[in-house]
Amino acid sequence: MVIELPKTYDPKAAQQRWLEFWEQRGYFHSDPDPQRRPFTIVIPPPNVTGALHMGHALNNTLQDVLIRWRRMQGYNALWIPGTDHAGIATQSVVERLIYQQEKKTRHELGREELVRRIWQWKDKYEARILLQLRQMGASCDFRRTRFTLDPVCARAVRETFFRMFRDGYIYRGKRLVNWDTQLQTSVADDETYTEETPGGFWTFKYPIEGLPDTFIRFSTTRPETMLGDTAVCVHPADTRYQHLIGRYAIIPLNGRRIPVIADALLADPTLGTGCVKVTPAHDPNDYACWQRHPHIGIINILNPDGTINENGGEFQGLDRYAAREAVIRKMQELGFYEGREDRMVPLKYSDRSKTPIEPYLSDQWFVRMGDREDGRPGLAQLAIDAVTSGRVRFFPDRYKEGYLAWLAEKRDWCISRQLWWGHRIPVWYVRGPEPAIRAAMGPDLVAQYDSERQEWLVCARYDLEAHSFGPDVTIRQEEDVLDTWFSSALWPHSTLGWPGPPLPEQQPDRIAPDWNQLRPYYYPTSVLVTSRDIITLWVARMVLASLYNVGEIPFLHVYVHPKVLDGFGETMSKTKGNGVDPLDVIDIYGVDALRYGMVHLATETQDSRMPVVNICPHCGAQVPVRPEHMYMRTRKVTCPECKKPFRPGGPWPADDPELPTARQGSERFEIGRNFANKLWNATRFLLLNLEGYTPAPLPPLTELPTEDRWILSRLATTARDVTAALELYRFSEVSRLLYDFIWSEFCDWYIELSKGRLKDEAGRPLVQRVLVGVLDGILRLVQPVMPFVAESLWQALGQVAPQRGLPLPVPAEESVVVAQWPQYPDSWIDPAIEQRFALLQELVRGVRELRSRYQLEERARLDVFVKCSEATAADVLALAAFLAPLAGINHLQAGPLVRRPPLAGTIVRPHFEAYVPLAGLIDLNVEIHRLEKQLTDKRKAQAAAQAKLANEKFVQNAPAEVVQQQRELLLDLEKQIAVLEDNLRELRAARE
RNA sequence: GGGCGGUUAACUCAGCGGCUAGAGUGCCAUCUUCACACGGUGGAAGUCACAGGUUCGAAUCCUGUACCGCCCA
Repeated sequence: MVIELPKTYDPKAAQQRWLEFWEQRGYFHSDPDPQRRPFTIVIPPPNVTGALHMGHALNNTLQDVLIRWRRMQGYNALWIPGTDHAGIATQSVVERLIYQQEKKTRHELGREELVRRIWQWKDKYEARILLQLRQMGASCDFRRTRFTLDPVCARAVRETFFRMFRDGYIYRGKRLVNWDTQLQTSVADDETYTEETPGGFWTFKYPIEGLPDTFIRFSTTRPETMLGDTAVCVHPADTRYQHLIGRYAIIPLNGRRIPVIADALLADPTLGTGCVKVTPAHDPNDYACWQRHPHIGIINILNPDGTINENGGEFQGLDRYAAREAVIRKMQELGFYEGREDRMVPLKYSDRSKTPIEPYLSDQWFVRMGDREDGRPGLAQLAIDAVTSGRVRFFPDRYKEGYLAWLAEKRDWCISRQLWWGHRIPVWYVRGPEPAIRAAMGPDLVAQYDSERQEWLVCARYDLEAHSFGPDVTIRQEEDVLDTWFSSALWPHSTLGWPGPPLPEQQPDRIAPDWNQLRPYYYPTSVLVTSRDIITLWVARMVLASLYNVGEIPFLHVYVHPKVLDGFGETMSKTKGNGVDPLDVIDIYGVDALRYGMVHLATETQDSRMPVVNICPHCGAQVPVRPEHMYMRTRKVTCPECKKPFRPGGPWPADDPELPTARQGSERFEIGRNFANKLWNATRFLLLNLEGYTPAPLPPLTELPTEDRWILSRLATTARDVTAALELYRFSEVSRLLYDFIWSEFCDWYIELSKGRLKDEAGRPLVQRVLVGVLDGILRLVQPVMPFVAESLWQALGQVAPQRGLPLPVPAEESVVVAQWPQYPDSWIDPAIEQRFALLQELVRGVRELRSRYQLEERARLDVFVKCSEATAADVLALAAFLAPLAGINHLQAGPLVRRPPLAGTIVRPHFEAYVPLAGLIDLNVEIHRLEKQLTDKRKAQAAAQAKLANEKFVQNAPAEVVQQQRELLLDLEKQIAVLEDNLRELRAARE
């Protein structure tokens, strides 16, 4: 049977066809099976904020490569997908949308309604993300999909909080937080950014109590904070202020007396006046100073909305910026104003609302990270030990340094967020008679008395109701929700149903995870694949949460992959308009190309650049993105090809009917597209030549022709190296190994050589078997990276050659997804054969070069004389019939006695010299020039080798084989030089 | 300020103590011959950022400098 494939691979058709095929057969589903070893990955859950971007494409492709590879190796591979509720990010996106559409704030909407709206948003984007994962070919077990806010995860969060509260790991305390006055929430450091902003630098003075006409001068960028000053601070060694330390200054605005203190960490005598005001409640450095000098006190002057509170006296109710002006005016009126200069101030902004952050003192909940004295483990130390002991390993190894350094600080983790979207903190503030509360306490309810506020803090495994404690008791639940990372920290075990038992699933196709059943089999998971910016925020917390909850590490390996940057080394973002959309890439280049591109750029370094092009919507030309196109700065670009205008890609708010918007791509995906097509066409060639294919065992190696032994050696080497690279997470190397073997060896040489053999009746069956067998191995090796093209070709090949394989043919598996990962006998790897074959390649390339150099007609057949050893001659002559078409050879002679014909083109290589008579065709000057250049190169190499060998220390110290290698090189070079000189003499003589 | 990474061909990157330093793209030339123009063949193209050091031998290891990027203060 002969089947003919189309001339070009169509990834879209493949995607449609095989996704369904795979899912129908349930290849991606995993249940515990004691017969097989597990291989487990939990996905870093993408935020439901928006669509997947290039970073996700990279992250998920790499996970899928590992999963598909291990599945083929016979592991029971489980990849758990899911999404993250991403507290503040999602809430602010939805809030902004509601405000745009309905001009309503969340306060107008109310908590319940806002949360309901966000759930709607989540449903939409979660579905979209899962669809995108499917389209990328991610072989997740979608029946085990989780969401960080679903009932299973919520129960895990509740249980963890309860236990930590009960065990004294969670406490409530005050802290200076980054306050977003618009969203009225604290935001984490990584949710802020700093920007140089035009501002002022004002200088004022405070009078000193008891010393008339003595003042202390200081400068500030935030004059309104004078209302909250509780001290003035100088350096202890600053001679200017020695006499003032211990005295009091008076704040003229409100008459408060504040001490002058000495603090070497806060005051810098070389800067400005050397004196600074101290506002502990509104500046992190001042806050730290207050902790060192608690007697100075701390005064909060802000309301949550950024207006001045009752501590601001007459300024109460003013917005912080209005208050700034008012304070300056009053100081001016009172005569304590000294001047102002314009200055660029580094100002912290909230990434969510884009408004300036205020440092703000508020009640927050914390997880205690430090060591304890009651015998219970310190959480940070648990996570440190897991890595230093080698139980959790990082790839590349260097990333553990940052992890350990961060944990070593053992800083308590602030887990409360003033949001409505998230896991509400399960603590109730309870007031009432103590016996009623004590009576309710038990294994599911613990209470602590807060004597300062005279109320009970009650944490329970179940929701409390107003009547839970009987009459006379009032209860109120904490308003705050938990940091998103708190639920993410549990992800590896919450997705598996911890702490059990199974909860009913709402969606019919979903499976309720049963912790008791899954834990012994899948936990700890095999590897976590992530990027370096969340090693501390997420990875470290998963480790400690798992050790605390489960008593075991969550994963054995952490593989950290690079980040994808644009062509200018900047991070991609929709706002900038320098991002490439994975769906566009799939559409333009195909899904295999996207995946290949991702694997290809996953090197060992930290970043990888991807130059972005706009694809002209009219003619498809690629127009590079330039910095001036970014941030919507350029509305219109004229295509250099078709001269029609278009709008460059980016964050355009709406379509423009006049001006179509370009999609964006990158040339870095062309390599994968071309590669998939090459593989497609190689298979296409095979299928056209399999008439009469019969499966049979391979004859013994020694009976095989050189080229067969060569390709088997290369195949075995490639399979071995690809496996080794995957084991070490060297993805880029995997892509390179596959590319080189398939394109440069199988296609360029083996297939070309096979063409002659296929026409030869006697040789045909064997070469068919080898071709099919090698292709079979190639498709297996390629499947993890490019599953769609691999499956397309696997199925096509299956129609013609259902029995195949090396060295013994066996029935092919029904899908390459579940085919066995290839492994070949080590005895196939044969450096001697590879060397012999390299020599033949050299010969062909040499003849081709001459042909090209003299611009000989393609069809012209050349006679070739090869002077070489007997053994080499045997190889050359054995393959002569098949080599001939590759180099366009007519007549070929080889052997030690071959003599150089006159006026020949010369090919000088190690182990042989070859001549092509070119009488009449040869341009003497060209050939002389060519040989002279070669001669120069050879002499240079000769001199280097001579110098090395003349160096006694080299001969003494270098390994024997290196010395020997140099000796052989030198001998060979001398021989080559002699030949070249000889030829040159002849050519020069002929010229004259 | 501390830490991590980068600097190799025009571009994107390999090479991690011993080849006459490689690949893909791009460029030049050539070929629409029966797998593939998303292709074949050949070619040009490099002071391996800079300065020291270790070593018989350095793109590779060490120290320092410069520039770029990220993380933490």
